[in-house]
Amino acid sequence: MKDTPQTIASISDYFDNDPEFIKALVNIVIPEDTTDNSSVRVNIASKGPEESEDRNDDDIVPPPSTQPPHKRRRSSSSEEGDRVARTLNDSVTDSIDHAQSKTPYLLSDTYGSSPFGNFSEHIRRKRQKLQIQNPEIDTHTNGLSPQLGNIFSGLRIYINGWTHPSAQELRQLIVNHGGIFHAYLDNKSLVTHIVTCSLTPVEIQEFKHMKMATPDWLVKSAEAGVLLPWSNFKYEPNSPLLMPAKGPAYKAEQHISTGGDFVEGSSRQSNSPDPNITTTPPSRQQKHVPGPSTPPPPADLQTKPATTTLTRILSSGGPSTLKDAAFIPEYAPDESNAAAQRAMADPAWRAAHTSVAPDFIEGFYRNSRLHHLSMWKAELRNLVSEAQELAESGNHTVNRPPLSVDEGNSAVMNVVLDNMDGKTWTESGVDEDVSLKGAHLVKGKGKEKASDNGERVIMHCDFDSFFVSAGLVDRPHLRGKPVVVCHSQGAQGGRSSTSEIASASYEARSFGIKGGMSLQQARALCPDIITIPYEFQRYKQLSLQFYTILMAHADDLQAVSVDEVLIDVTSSVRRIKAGISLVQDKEGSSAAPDHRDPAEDFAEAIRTQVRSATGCEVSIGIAHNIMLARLASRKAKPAGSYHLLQEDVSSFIENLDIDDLHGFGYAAYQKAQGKLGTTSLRELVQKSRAVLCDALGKGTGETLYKALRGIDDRKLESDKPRRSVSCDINYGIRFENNEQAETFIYQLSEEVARRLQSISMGGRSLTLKIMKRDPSAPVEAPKFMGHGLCESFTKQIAVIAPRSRATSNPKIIGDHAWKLLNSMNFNPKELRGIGIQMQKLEKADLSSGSGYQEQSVLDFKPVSSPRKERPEKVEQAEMVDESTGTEDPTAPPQTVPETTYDLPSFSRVDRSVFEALPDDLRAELETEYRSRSVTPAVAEEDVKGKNRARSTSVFSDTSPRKEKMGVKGTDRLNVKHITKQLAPKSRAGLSAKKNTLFHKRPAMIPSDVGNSVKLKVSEEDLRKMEMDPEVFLSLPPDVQREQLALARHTKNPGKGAISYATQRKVLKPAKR
DNA sequence: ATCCTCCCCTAC
DNA sequence: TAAGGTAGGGGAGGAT
Ligand SMILES: Nc1ccn([C@H]2C[C@H](O)[C@@H](COP(=O)(O)OP(=O)(O)OP(=O)(O)O)O2)c(=O)n1
Ligand SMILES: [Mg+2]
Repeated sequence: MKDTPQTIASISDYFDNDPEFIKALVNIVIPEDTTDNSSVRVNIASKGPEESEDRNDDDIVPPPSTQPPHKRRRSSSSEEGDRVARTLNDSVTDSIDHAQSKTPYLLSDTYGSSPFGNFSEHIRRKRQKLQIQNPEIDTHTNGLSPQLGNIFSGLRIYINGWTHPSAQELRQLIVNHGGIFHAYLDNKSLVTHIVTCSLTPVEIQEFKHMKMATPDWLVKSAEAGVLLPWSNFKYEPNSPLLMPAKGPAYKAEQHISTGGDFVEGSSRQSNSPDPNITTTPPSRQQKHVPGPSTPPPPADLQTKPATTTLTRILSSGGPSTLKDAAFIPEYAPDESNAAAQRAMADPAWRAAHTSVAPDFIEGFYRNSRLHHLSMWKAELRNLVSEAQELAESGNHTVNRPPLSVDEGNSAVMNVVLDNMDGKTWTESGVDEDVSLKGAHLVKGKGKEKASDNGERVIMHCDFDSFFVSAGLVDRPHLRGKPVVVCHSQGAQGGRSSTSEIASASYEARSFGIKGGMSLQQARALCPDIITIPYEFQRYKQLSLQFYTILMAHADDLQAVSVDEVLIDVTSSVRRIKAGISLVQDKEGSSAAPDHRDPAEDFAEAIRTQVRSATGCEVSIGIAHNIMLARLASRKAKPAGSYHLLQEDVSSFIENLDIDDLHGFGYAAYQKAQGKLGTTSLRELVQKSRAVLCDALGKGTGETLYKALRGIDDRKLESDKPRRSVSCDINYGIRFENNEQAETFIYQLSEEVARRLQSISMGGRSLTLKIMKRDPSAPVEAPKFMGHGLCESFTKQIAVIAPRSRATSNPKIIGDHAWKLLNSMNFNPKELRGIGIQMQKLEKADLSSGSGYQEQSVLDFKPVSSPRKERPEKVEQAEMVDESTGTEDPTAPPQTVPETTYDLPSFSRVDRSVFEALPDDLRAELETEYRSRSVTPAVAEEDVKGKNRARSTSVFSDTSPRKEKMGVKGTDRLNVKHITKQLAPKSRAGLSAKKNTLFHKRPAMIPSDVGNSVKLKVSEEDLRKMEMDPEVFLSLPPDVQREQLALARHTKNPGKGAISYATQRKVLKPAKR
């Protein structure tokens, strides 16, 4: 481990190598203090809406130019194609058939420019609707008058943007009447007409020499049974250009959906269903602001530059600007990757590098950035949730008391946490006082606290070009240069590399390079671009340090991603403010001129702290709600902080487009353009709530309506229960026969099972997601080993497990998944993506005894399965179970009696801390441990089963854990309980107090991040905490001063130091 | 009305 | 040569 890139996925590796790493201590600190502070917020799971994530890049506003250019969104470029999706669903029932539904939509994938997101157009219609409608169409049109059929013969039509009859519907119409539907406008010369409801000025320019008509032309012609002159339905740009550019830069892709038929029952598919397809226009780009342009060819300049979309590019000839260059597709969507064709021609290569390879899944996940991102997010959520509960429990419970105050000591107990990845860190909960109040309330979702009185202060903290920044920590000589992170290094791939860029430095962005772009595109923009490899381990490590710092300062915290966090610092800011005024009063220095913004000062202090701990820049957006904080962080980037004040909200929002709002992407942009005629927030504000809801849907319309006015009532969400677990691989899937597909399905099922087991859950419903090469797409996609343009299908089935219980049994999952795939009758050579999702999760049950696993079995006839033997199939009804792998009792199911709580294994508990606990509490725990050991668990540590949890956690976490531990559930540690029980006391015991400031949030301190270190972790962790002073010393003098000043302001030590609990630590390690 | 199912969409 | 994963909000329409 150690550094090498480790896979999150391979836990097994981890264990094999360093089991020890896994552990970490958690320190729960409880400060005492009293005070007021407020509340604590508890959140419970709520369900509220929300969540969210954030968007990425770009910043919106432009700061001045001094900096590097801003980013802009990616433009699209183009490159490839997409997929059509069709879903089939099975309903519950058991076996066999089900209905499937399909949906057709097609998406294009582009991988190139696409940014991170997806692209696709959206036209969504519900599948049912489609089913109904399409059939009607077919029937009427085709059916009734089959002959009609060819009225569109000879026409090659491209559907641009959002249209009223959806693109899928139009596609169906076109196809049914003999026309050719073009998903892409990659070759303008091939398209005879463009059908659209709205065009941006740029598009109007681009298409001005083409025949542009409205959807009515097709609809009316179909109804009439004859091709009406398109000129009677000529598209007239009605509203003037409201919109500037078109869109954001989503990739160029579009989706199309087809609708149509769906198959029912088992699918029919084999014949090709008809797809309908719709496409979306590619292009969008973002606008962005102006930013100053930057040096090189600035990528963008104007606010809304023209959009170049793929279409534009293509249509126009060459790119005239660099920017345009960025949009240039590397290859047409329908082009095939020559290198891939060559590689695939070699049987040996295929056997070693595609989905057929035995270790393909592991290798893929080990190197997939998106997989890591997803896993990290899940782990961070768990971590935050645990820390929060811990803190809260501490608070609540007790109520008060006393104690102390004064100094803060802390430390109390340490619980070991383990981490999956081997890193460890500690968490220290701090708490504070009074919190309680919050406590009682508890209930709810928590955190309502601050809201009561007054406005909240929300900060959105995000690392600047995270992967690049992390990589530059050890490559200082590359700072200031155009650098990107991608798999292809050096001269690999030459100028034709399709390797995707995960993150680009701001210098690289000045060339128009953006995340999601292929390396070859980037090289076209900047031949001297420097590439650096992924360092997943480091990202995780830096993230933990980042989270640890933020946890120490926040009243509440929501994990957004590995490099992004939302924190509520209302009480901290309030304290700072109060502290400052207090000091001033005393000193009479009221004169203090500076009306500094406490929130911004606080943000800068946090930035400084993160910088010193990680060596990377974090930007912070501050506002009174989540949405605005996100917008503010965009303006803050790079390396800055920005407080968006209420009075500036209106003018700030006015200059943005709809897709600048978090949660509003390509589809929303297209709908706004098509239905509302504009994407400008300045114009959308004028729209009534009803109009917005009509165009975007009730909830979304409402959200937008409020967002336009700067309103966002969402609370930070720090713990929501998981509702599904899935594994998807849509890369490198290339089978030659059913046996290979079956083998893969079972391997993927094992992965899903591991993930379920790692969280002690089982699922009662399974959905198989399949991507199949679109008939019009080349066998080898434009992107090397990519899925290319595909049709996608989903089919769901109720899982039949032994006791009709939720299952995490790999065999049962595999049997069901294989059964579903089999029912689709696809040619295995056409498969390009496979995904298995488990829903209706339930805590795994232990069912009785031990071991057992449920075995499953369905009867369908599987093809022979290569893999292990599969159980025979029994009937469906209930299956019997038996142990699965005989050989490896692998994962025993986790089982944890539900009645018990989860506690860390006793061996992981820091003894000294334990001893320090109040007698009563200690006795209680001892009793609990004693009873548990007797019963179920085996000794905690003994077992070793190594289960594997492949992709499980990276961060520590609780869950899975343990592999080492015996499998038993015992070891899972659930910090919560511990906390709850221990915390209260601990506080009393130890405590310190510090201030309280923030209560809750325990801070997690990564202890040696590095890695290795194993056991000692605990000691080291402790040591580390004490070493904080060193950190302080390492800070630049001015920073030291700043921190001291803040600490001083806040108050004196005795009481609380106020806010910077963490800082305090930093500053005064010994605090005392 | 309310909940459930089956998607799409978004984000990192 | 590259590693295009995933979970959850929300909408539409059917079931209850
Ligand atoms: N589609 C995506 C989106 C993100 N990431 C990774 C790389 C990024 O470095 C990291 C964080 O995503 P951000 O959107 O925050 O992007 P950056 O941190 O790189 O840039 P910024 O400065 O705009 O935050 O996640 C990725 O690999 N693929
Ligand atoms: Mg970032």
